[in-house]
Amino acid sequence: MARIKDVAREAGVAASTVSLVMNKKGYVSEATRAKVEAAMKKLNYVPSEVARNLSLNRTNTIGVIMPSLSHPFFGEVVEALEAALYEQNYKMMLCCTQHKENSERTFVEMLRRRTMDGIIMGAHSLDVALYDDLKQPIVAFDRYLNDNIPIVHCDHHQGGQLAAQILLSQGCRQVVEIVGYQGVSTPANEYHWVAADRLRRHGVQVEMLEMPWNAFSYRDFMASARELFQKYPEADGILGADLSVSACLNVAAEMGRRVPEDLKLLAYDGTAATRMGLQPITAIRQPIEELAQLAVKKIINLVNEEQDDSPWVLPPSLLAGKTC
Amino acid sequence: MARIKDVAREAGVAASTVSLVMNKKGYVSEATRAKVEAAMKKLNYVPSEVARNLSLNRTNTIGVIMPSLSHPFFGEVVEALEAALYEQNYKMMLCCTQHKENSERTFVEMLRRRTMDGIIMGAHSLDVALYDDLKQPIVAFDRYLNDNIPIVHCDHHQGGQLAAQILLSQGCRQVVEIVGYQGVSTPANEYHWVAADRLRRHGVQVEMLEMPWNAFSYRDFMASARELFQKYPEADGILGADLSVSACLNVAAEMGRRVPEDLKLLAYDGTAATRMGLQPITAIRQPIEELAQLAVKKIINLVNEEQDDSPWVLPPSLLAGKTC
DNA sequence: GTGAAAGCGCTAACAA
DNA sequence: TTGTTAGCGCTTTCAC
Repeated sequence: MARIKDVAREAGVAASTVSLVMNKKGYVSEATRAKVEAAMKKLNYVPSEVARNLSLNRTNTIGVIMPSLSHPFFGEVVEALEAALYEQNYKMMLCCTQHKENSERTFVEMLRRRTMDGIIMGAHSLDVALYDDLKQPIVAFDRYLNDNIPIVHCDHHQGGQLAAQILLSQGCRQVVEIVGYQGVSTPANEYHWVAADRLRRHGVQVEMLEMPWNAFSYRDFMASARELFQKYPEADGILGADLSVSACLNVAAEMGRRVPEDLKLLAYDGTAATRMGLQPITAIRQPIEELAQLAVKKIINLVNEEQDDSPWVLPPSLLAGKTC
Repeated sequence: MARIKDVAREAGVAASTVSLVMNKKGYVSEATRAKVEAAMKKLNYVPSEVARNLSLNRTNTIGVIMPSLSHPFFGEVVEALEAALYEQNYKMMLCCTQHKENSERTFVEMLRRRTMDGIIMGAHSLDVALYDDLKQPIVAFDRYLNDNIPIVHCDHHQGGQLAAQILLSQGCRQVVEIVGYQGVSTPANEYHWVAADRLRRHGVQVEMLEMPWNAFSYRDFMASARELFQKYPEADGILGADLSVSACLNVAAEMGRRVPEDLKLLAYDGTAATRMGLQPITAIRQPIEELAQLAVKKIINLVNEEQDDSPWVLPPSLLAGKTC
């Protein structure tokens, strides 16, 4: 495999000149440029990225930590992150923590080893202390890690307001909110509190149904949905994450409940999962692509130590459907 | 940031000794080991992976190319690949080609630049010539690239036999198979030909319904399902990829067709998408996790130039459901 | 415009 | 056991 030296020798110039040509830097005469390019072609030269990285102290790689990929929300997020990174000439290194003991720690360790220029952290950390004395750039994706790590996120307060407003305008009187396991707190939970508060102010009865710990399979969502209908048969409105609500839609059909006539279903997130059925689910949509682009922009600015006073928050929107 | 030299000076030894300690290689006396470890701790030393990579000419990184992540099949595959790589102390660099012009070329270029030790290629290549004179290790994931690139895949021949057998045993007389766009060929298509052949031998009428080019949204699947019921109202059996069949199940409900009484639905792949409804879809399941583990084992063996005569093919299995 | 030389931070052969 | 030395392959400063 040809190295820069070989190219230099072949072209009859110094290695540094080859470097200049490759990187289109400084001034190089047309004649030498041509010679160098010919030599590169002849030797089928491909520069070593690793050597370059060592020299520049930069890898152009960003690490992404997410719980899983099989959950549609994270799948869509990671896909969007990869696209945004590619756009900026960055590579993505991926770590999924959900089923892997210690993987988060290992991954952060790689960051310290300068394998990556920075990370975008979107998993619920099992060990927040990991991030405490970390010098490298981090951007959190809808997660609170500590006071020094900035968060890119959707405006969940507004999301909650919007949700309440919709359910109110649909005339709901008893709403059940399906919330994740409350042992871990995530910023996204806020929409639940905001919506509940606003609904209650308007005289709506609000109940919270908590999912068990580590329940992420559709089977679990179905179980919770059944529990919901059993515990709150009078409910006329349901608010929860996409898959929770999708399960409710299925169970409602099973029980002969008419949606949206007698029961309003409102999903939060608005991934493709809300589109996968005869009856698209009305949803508060997190702007996944835009959030991903923002996170990428932020992490790259952090890596480059560039000033960036633009906001870290993006508004949700309403995704039309037939369940509200 | 402390370097190996600093640690060496602090511990009063040579850099090479520090290296030996870090990598647990060769013989180092307990006393010096302790001194070195103390120095590392004191200086908060973290070795540079990049320098190590340059020295070893190895990155312990494998690139993965897939069309997308939002499609459940690929999401599950990539998640499993990442887990298997992690298990072997490898990192995963990801590239999604679906919506990105030229990204495949760029990614392969990174392989040539030795950013990664090898790649697992699971996207349908837009430019097979890219792989022709590539020296680096590649394993294809259910894709044919060229005669030199080995393929990890599910036994689709057996999958087709199994599918036919099930539909026959259910007494189907007119089966429609929903096939992907035929302008690009993928190994997975084989199950369609095999199943069709076997069904026809048994006197079953078989029709092929082709999806349009680049149709991957659920909306597209619904459209094809509607087309199917309109074109072949007499069909009593349907075979196709998970999402195609899921759409058929929805449309069947809409049209009042009884499944499985009057219409048998059989999905191929068996991702979580077949579980997301009241009526789980009977499926021929590709062993995604095992395939991922196999692909990882194969690529690592290739990287290490280790002999490996184990098979590249894994059998499908039957995933029980309520549509057949 | 171009080349010589030092440096990025680590590993490994060989000598001591 | 441990240290010396020479790489790994590129970038960059600074003479010329």
